[in-house]
Amino acid sequence: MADILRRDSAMPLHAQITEALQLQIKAGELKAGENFPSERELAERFSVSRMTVRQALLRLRSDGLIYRERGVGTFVANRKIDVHTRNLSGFSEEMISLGLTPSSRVLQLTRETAAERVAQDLDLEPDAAVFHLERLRLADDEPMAFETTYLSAHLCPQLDSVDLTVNSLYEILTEKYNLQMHHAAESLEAAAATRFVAAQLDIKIGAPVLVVHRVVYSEANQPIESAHTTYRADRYRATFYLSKNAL
Amino acid sequence: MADILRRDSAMPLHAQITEALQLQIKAGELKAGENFPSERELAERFSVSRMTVRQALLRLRSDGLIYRERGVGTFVANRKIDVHTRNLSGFSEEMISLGLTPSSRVLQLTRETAAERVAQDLDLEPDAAVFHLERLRLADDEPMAFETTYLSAHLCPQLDSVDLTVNSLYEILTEKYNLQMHHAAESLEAAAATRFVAAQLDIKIGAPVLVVHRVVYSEANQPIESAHTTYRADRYRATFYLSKNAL
DNA sequence: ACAAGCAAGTGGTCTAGTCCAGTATTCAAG
DNA sequence: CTTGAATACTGGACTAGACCACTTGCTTGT
Repeated sequence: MADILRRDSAMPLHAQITEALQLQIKAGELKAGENFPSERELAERFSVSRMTVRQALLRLRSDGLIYRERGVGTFVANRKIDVHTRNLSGFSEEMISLGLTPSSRVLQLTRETAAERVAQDLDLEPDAAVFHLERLRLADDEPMAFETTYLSAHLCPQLDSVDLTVNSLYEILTEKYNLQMHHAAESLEAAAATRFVAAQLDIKIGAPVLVVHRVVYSEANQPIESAHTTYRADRYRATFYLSKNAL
Repeated sequence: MADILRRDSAMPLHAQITEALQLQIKAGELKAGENFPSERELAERFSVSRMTVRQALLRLRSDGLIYRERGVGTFVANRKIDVHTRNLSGFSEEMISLGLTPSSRVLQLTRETAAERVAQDLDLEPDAAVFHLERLRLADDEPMAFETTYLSAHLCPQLDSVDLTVNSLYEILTEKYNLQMHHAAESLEAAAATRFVAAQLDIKIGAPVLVVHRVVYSEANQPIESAHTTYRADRYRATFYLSKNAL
């Protein structure tokens, strides 16, 4: 066990400890049976104060990797669940993590004034300029979803000059416009495919589809994106991980 | 502002501070504009150490009520989202929070041996005993969902003698069997109503429905419940709050 | 008028302890 | 053999400080 923490690193000690323990758990060095060291033992082993290892352990707990019992100890949780959608990824990232190859067909990318619903989602004046992006999302070259996205034009100028077939929209927003996704509100409902959507997704009119409406926010709670995605019900299932009250 | 913390209370100080600040935010005493006190100021005001108010503030942040910027300060987030499904509530709690009156019609409650899928979900031997519960869930006396629930029989003996039309299943599990829900994995998909479900929900065959499969776990990651809920698409929408990396 | 630099304030990190409330184990008394 | 008390652990809560990186706004010298 390499106990060496880099005290001069940009990464804080508690994050380094979190990472080290994560690795050991994933490598099976710390298994579901009890061999997990106590807070005091870890503090000594890493030569840090107990509060610091505590911070790391609380993080691991809220990530669902361990659980703790007062008076007893800390244990590795034997999760089977994919820690998946809870990480707020976009379509591309999600498909990749499922082992599929994502691609997009851009059907429309125009600059227009925001409709009422969009202005409300993005917290804009009623007639503010937005980009209106319509894409057919494919996985392994099969149509998977039809997506309509609205983005505030003043947050990402010249978005229309970017090749969205290759790059993930979220990558572009992060790297080019320094817009960091922080949290999102999603609502999901079942619906019957309209004629237009059915044609796009190559399914029958009236076939069930999963409609996801998502608004993505920055840390300062500024709305970045409002998206409306219609998935083929036979190819897509949304999965979530819910937790009660982890600190 | 009542700064009085009960130091002899069972509730820890940081939780009391969290609660106090929550109330002030909801009451509008702390608004989205900047008047939020700094950590040091709060520490002095509550007569606690800075680490203690910090714990409260981190909790408020991970709940999405505030956001923080290093070198700048702490701000009230102007959420519009219902802090809702992220709290892992059951059908009853969810309906109540939507202002509807939940009720149930128990269609079946039997003790049987676990099918393969159920045994897998609940981490049981193939032929272990389970309770099989089928309920029609109503909101304001209108059919909303059809739910099939499986529970491991050895975790909640004599479940068949409980009146499930009145009490929430989760309340019973918590109070009677000391089973604390801690986290859950959910998957959602759209489907077309089968004849049986259509009859139960009073909709047409083939109408879109939202099918939610949920496995609920205790803190020690022991599976407690496996549920399969079919919602009327025209009356129900699932909402989620996703966050990236709040500590 | 402007830019550079300084100081004050903020959240983030960390320390080295203390005390408490649970939980196991051990061991002795009944 | 059982019960009960002591003990030695665990995680949870809390303190009173420290230093750092970062932002902002004020001041001062050109």
